[in-house]
Amino acid sequence: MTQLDDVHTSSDAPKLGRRRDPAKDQQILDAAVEVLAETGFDGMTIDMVASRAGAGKATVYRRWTSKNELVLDAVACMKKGDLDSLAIPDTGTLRGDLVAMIRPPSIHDAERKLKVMAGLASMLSSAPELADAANEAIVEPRARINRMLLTRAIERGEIASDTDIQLISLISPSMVAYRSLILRKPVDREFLITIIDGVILPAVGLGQTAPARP
Amino acid sequence: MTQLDDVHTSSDAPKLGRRRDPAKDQQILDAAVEVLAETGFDGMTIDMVASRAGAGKATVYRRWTSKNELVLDAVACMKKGDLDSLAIPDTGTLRGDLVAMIRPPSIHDAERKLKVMAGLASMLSSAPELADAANEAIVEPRARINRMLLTRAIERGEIASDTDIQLISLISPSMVAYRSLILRKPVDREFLITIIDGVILPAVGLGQTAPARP
DNA sequence: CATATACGAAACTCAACAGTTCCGGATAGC
DNA sequence: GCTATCCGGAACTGTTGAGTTTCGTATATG
Repeated sequence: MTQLDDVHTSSDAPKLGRRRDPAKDQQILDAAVEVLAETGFDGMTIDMVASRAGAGKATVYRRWTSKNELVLDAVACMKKGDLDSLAIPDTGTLRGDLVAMIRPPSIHDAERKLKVMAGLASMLSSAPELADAANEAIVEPRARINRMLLTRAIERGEIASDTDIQLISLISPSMVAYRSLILRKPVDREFLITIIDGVILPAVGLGQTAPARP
Repeated sequence: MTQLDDVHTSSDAPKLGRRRDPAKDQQILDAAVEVLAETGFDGMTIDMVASRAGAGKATVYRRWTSKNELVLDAVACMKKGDLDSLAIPDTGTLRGDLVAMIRPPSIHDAERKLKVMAGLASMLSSAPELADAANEAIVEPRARINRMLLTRAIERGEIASDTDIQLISLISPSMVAYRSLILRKPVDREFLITIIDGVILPAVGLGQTAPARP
């Protein structure tokens, strides 16, 4: 947590007038994420964020000590409103689960996160805190779901118990990120299905059995 | 080509004195690539590049009109000194070829290119010229080799002729880039072998036959 | 040796941006 | 209504870096 409590603590406040609007915090963080995705860390200015949030620059600095702290909180805040809210499907087969994870909100969410990641890429090596926050908010949630689906497939005896879950769970994040960030091609349903059937399932030994399309 | 010819063309030159040193061009471009890999596009200053090349800022601007043009040429120049010089192995099997491509100069080259790519990532969406140059110099050479190895494997009947070469050739670049740029873990020989045996070979139908190690 | 040119270094201009301060207006508690 | 506090806006400071100019020096050509 990097937010300011301002100068006063609750103990010494005498009479009190207008209180700080907590909703504004979230508007500013959301605006920061937007700008971060559009322009990257270096292109982002506090004025952009403030005006997009309908706030003044001073209001931003009343709540965060620096641009770095704001970005850190903004990235961490992407963790919420996450895939956690979307229930993870259980269709009975690994392929069914993987395909069921392809949904418009999920895809859109992933694309925006990748844009933010691209905007932070050059800083990751020099700012470990930021790198950790980005990993926790952007990378890890998706990988965790994949690991869960694979573990479940092992438990139901669908795939071998010595499957390299760490490796397999990174196939789709890697190929999606590469296609989006570096090749700058759209990540659509067709591409994701191609990865599932052409790479992931063969890698876990489910390749030869061409599955029926749902 | 974005370099300057300076003001004069060869036709109107009268007497001529000291001539511009062509070797300096390359020193500046090399320095630019170094700084780009270390600090990214936004962190890179012309003074850094100049002093690392043992040159003055004015010398840089005598040869390139702007920072953008310099970076564009520096990225394009990475294409040379490339894998092209390394002969592409032909070991008789796809796995042998893929493993033979894992070599210190190749790995080191790839890591530096990925650092440059990370430093450019935030610009790619807003600077199409730069994105194209980066693709041509960093992404495409590696993918081209993979496509060649796969095509050869089809020709010798080792893998199916309807193999999705485009998709398979992107597996290792994607997973290497993700591991290096986003996870920031080392890309060592062990990891590359794991990708080959755990993902690529299964995807082309060579999974079950555990190959003898050379 | 004379001239034209390139060189590195340093001083310069100019614009953008991080961060601060001040202001008049709004609003919650008393 | 009084007061403490927050608000958005705008003016301000200080720094950084792109791009330019100047200058004393080095070196090819003739």
